[in-house]
Amino acid sequence: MPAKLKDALKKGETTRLQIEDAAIELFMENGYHGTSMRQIAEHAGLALGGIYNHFKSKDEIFEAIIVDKHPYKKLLPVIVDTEGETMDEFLGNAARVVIKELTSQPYYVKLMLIEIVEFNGSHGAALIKEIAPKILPVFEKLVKTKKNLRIIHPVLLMRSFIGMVLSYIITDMIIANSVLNKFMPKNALDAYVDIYMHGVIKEPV
Amino acid sequence: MPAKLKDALKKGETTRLQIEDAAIELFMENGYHGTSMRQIAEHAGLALGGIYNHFKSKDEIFEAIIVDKHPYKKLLPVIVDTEGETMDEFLGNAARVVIKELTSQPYYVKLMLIEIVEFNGSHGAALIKEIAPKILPVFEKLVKTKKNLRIIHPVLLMRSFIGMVLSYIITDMIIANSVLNKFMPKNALDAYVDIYMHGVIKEPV
DNA sequence: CCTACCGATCGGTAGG
DNA sequence: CCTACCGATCGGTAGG
Repeated sequence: MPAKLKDALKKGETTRLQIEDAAIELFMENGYHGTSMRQIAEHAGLALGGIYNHFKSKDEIFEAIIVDKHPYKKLLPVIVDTEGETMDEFLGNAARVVIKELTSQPYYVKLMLIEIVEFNGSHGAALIKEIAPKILPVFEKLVKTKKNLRIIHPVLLMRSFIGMVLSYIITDMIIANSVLNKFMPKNALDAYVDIYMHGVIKEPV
Repeated sequence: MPAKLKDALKKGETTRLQIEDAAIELFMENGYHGTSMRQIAEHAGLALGGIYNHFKSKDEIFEAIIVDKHPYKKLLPVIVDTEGETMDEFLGNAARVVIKELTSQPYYVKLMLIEIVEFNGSHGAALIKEIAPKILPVFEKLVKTKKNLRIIHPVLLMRSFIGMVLSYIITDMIIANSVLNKFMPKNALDAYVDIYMHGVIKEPV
């Protein structure tokens, strides 16, 4: 492959990623319908027409982001590598790692909420079909190897785990700029995980 | 007051509510920016210009809905009246009642998500300031009168309760139209509440 | 990849 | 409460 063509491909990829990143930033701020193609073009540093060399439509940008930027690729290895001698330690550490990651990079949770709010979850079904088979085994393994679990239904265990993470992040979004923030204890994350752990794990007797 | 004027006021109120209901339905389907004033007018059964006799702007419709339709007025009395001899029974029943109500009438949860997605929570702070003082006492009373609570921080207890309800409803929205729905046990609600209860309440010894 | 343009639709208003 | 209209902006495209 001649160097010229190679560079052109590279540049095309770079521009495509710049468009995606600009779109993420704007979608997070104003939602999907609240963001215009002209805004995306401006933030990505090119003219409106230039976007259409990389994406057929606005909707295609959103779909590409949903697929390309899904956090499970980043999170799954981290969860598997989570340390912890006992079951309690492992699950607790995994929960804290996931929450910290998604709190510091909340774009994907917001994109998921945009999906629900503005697309009625129309992309969601296909996404779950692709991702669930990769996450579910983690919880199936948990159920099999750990003896002190109160919840032994893998799908339910997965749902409750994801739900707990979402509930922390979403209530955090709601509270962040309100008076309640002052009254929230500093160790809210630990307390939150603690509630979940006691809910899922049998008390040592 | 003459009957004529009285009827006019009544009619004005009716139209206003028709506009609000039409807007809720459309906001739920397409979000705020995805809904046009013309769509709202059509669904409410009047001309575009007619809306502006009742609301100054599109934004004012959304604000009015957020305030007028808030479910805490409906939910708070129900929670207070919830039966249950033991602490466990009371909290469990309250959770089930709230979840069932919000699942059958999910418009407010969706409006809340629209708030987060499309307004960055700009109306949220004022709303919390108004509502928190009315909900928080319920949890403060719980902490004071019940001895077997593991979580004795009222704000945290409230956050975890609301978070648990939200997490059930949002994961339900996500799963509803996917393959996962088939693998979800029928008693998911009870199991969900059970996890929370064991997380919050001390085991009887 | 940009310039210049398309028809459609947007939120909102004047006047009656 | 409706009709008719405003300027602005929308997603997208043709042509180079």
